[in-house]
Amino acid sequence: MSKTTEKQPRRKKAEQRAESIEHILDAAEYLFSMNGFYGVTLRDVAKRVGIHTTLVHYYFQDKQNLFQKVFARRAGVTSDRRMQALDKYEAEAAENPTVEGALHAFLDTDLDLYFNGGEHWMNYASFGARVSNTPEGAKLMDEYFDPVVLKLVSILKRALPDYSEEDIFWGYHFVTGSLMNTLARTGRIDRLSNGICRSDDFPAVKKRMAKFMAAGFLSLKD
Amino acid sequence: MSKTTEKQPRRKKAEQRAESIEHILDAAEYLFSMNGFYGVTLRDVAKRVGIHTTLVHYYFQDKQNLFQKVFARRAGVTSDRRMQALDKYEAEAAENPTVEGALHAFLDTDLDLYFNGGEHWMNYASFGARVSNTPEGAKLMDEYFDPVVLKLVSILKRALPDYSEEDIFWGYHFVTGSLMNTLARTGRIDRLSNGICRSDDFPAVKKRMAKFMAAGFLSLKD
DNA sequence: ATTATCTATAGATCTATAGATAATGC
DNA sequence: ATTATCTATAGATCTATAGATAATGC
Repeated sequence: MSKTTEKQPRRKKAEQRAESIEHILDAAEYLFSMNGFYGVTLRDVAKRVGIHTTLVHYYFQDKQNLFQKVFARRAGVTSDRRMQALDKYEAEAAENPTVEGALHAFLDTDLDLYFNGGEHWMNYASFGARVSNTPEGAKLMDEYFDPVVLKLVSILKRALPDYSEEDIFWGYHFVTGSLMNTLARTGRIDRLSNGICRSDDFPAVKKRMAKFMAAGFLSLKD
Repeated sequence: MSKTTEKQPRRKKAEQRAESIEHILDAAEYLFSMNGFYGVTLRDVAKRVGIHTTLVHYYFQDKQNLFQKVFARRAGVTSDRRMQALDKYEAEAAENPTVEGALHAFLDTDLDLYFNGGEHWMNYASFGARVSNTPEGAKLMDEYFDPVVLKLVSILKRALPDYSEEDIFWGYHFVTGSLMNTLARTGRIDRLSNGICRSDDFPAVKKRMAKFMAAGFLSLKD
């Protein structure tokens, strides 16, 4: 019943739809990462895609929803990946989890995802870092990332059985600050170091971060 | 020649001017810290002060200039204070500066300034953290804070003579990320820790941060 | 006489919607 | 017949300026 020889079957509607949606999300992701929610207009987004502004409304209703969808598109992926890495580490470490091991699972997994994921994932990293730095955005972080963070915290507690919860949470606060500063890629460290370090050199960060932070945790012992 | 008995001399013009300017800066500082440059209108600022929008233009010409003035008002103070603290530490430490000593001078001085400086200084802390997280804002950081940061780096180099510059700059990158995450006070750590930690508890951060980061630096030795 | 403050308004966006047209789907 | 895309436009801002009024300064 199906023609096996369809001549240049153009784009099917479903494909077309999916493609437009992805393009809009990509453009919005990039622009929001640079200028924040209020610094981007729907015209900017449409212009970057090369479509009319009204199409953005057609697919995303309003600006707030578009922003939320940009956040949500990749949030699940990074959350799931890190959760799996933590589960795997926990299984391997059995009775003897270490702070550094847990941090490698948590941090390296994420840095790899962005660095190996290409330009879009790098844009998302900046977008997420920018979001996390705002009062409203921090609530989005709660919603999507609490489980994986609390998982990390639970392993850290086992690795540091005599530590107070307060010490562990403040340690996490330091870790996430450094991570967000990395993901933001503002270019400041490049200029400050006169080119010795580059904001987009996630492998250089990966090489140092878990070790650095693990030592920090261990130093908090009274 | 001067009347010594002026009855209720009202506000002199100079005072009035200075007061209006301060009020506008305070309002803008708070609003920008919450919503960023594009998320604040000059009407919002004027409304918060209780004056007409045009007065904001009268004193600050345009929005960009207002933003820049908000940044500049307190940037010099924090930069100078930290520079003095580093100079003092360097003199005391003489031939034997330590990473932890330098970080205490750099970090504790700043945290004290914000925490003891009252609401406005706390607002500035959030404002600055938010600025630092954006590509444009990071350039403002260069302009105002490069000298004090490079001073810190120079002491760290002396404390870690066999370290590469790359290691030291990445270490600084981690430190400043954690500091900015603290200054931002997004409330995330409060919710995550279920109230055990509070975003505005700078003393709790001060108690841990220099020690934590110093241990991190020391761990980077090959 | 000078400076601070307000009124009125121009001109440029911005978000969002209603409704028309063009392309695919059955 | 349904879905994707564009045209036209309403209504609400926003920044910025010109010019009037009110208050201090000499």
